[in-house]
Amino acid sequence: MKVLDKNTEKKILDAAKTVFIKKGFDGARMQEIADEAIINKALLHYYFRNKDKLFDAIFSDAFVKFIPKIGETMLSQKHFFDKIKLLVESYIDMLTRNPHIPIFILHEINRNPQRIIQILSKGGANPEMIFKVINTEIKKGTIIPVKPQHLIVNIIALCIFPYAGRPVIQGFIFKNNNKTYQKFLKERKTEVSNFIINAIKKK
Amino acid sequence: MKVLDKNTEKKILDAAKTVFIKKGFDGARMQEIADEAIINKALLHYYFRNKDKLFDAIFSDAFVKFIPKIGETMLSQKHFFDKIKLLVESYIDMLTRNPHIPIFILHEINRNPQRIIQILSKGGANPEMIFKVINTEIKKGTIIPVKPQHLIVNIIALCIFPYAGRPVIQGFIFKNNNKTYQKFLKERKTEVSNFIINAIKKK
DNA sequence: ATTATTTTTGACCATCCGGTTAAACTATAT
DNA sequence: ATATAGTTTAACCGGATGGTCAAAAATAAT
Repeated sequence: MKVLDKNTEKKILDAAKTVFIKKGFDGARMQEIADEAIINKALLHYYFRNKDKLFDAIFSDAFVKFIPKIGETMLSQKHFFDKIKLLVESYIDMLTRNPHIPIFILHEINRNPQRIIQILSKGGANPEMIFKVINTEIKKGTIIPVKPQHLIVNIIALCIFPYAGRPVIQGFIFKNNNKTYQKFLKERKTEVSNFIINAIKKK
Repeated sequence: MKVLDKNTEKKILDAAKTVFIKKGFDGARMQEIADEAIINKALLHYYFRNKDKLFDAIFSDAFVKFIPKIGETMLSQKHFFDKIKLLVESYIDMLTRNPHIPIFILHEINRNPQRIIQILSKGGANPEMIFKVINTEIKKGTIIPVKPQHLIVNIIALCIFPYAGRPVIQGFIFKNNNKTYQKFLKERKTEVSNFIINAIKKK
């Protein structure tokens, strides 16, 4: 009975997300996505003409999540250190909900760097405003002189890496203990912002 | 004339490294590796029985580079901050020479996390010694109290991320300007160690 | 020079995989 | 009730791909 069924398109997108994110574009099989969605393979091609089209739908959705909403947070009226805390916390929260997105995005972007140029051409980033905010704080004397570019990259690096590099870190540093690693990830919400604030705070 | 030829095995490994690191296991084609090595495809299977075997040779080599020799540096007799400077500098140097290794390793580890368990079982890591060194510095009062696990992950994250996330960072923050990005990467050798030392230094 | 061994090659094979097609099934409109 | 449009399926296709094989070419051993 159709009414009870989840919208087929949604079923396909969910299945495709699972498979693409786990296996990457090259490793994913249309048949596997069909199986995961419990539908006929031809139906995939009925809804999404081909593998590329289906992939694009998944990718662009994941990519939005991957780029933190750094602008909104930075332009608010809070104290600079609170902005950092907020940014780190909300970004790590998002990564906790979508832990496999980082490697997926990083790998696929690398496989096809052209894609990023397309994304940018559709009006993507405006880092200048953020640079400005950071430079203002330097002039105000809240923080020591740092190149804004490095600060931004550092913040994102510290948030993302434990998710992108999870198997390695968990293996080498945590003797593959899953629970300990979960605890570690939770700790980072405060640990990372403290680390950053310490690194740039003027005394 | 054979004497003039580079050892065939070496030719294959070089070609395989290029192709695997660029395309990943699933994206790489045995024919493409053969072409890159300018040999017949059957010869690949003569030297390395199958794709997996060939891949393993490449992977394990790349993996060694991916894990920084953090132990050696940390156990030397230098000042702790000099150890950090040295570690960061040598690791970033390595990454500059092998900029594509991070995404390759991160993606492939994720595709097959089982592999990391095998690696560990062959006697891989001993982080306890490093934890000890860091804890000693905390007791000595060189640095503020930090959990060693977080510090180690932070150091590696700050080094690796600009390479793993290059296309995104270069695109969004540097308007795809290659030269500016190169400059940025060079700056990080000092920028990252300063950032870390500031974050943990006791005043 | 002849034989044995190793290296290299072209041709080939079975399977996998993205994609198509025509027909069946379902729901809606008239 | 019947035509129309939308949805789903089984069967199929052609090209790509990992891998094999037997024979040729090169090298080493006698």
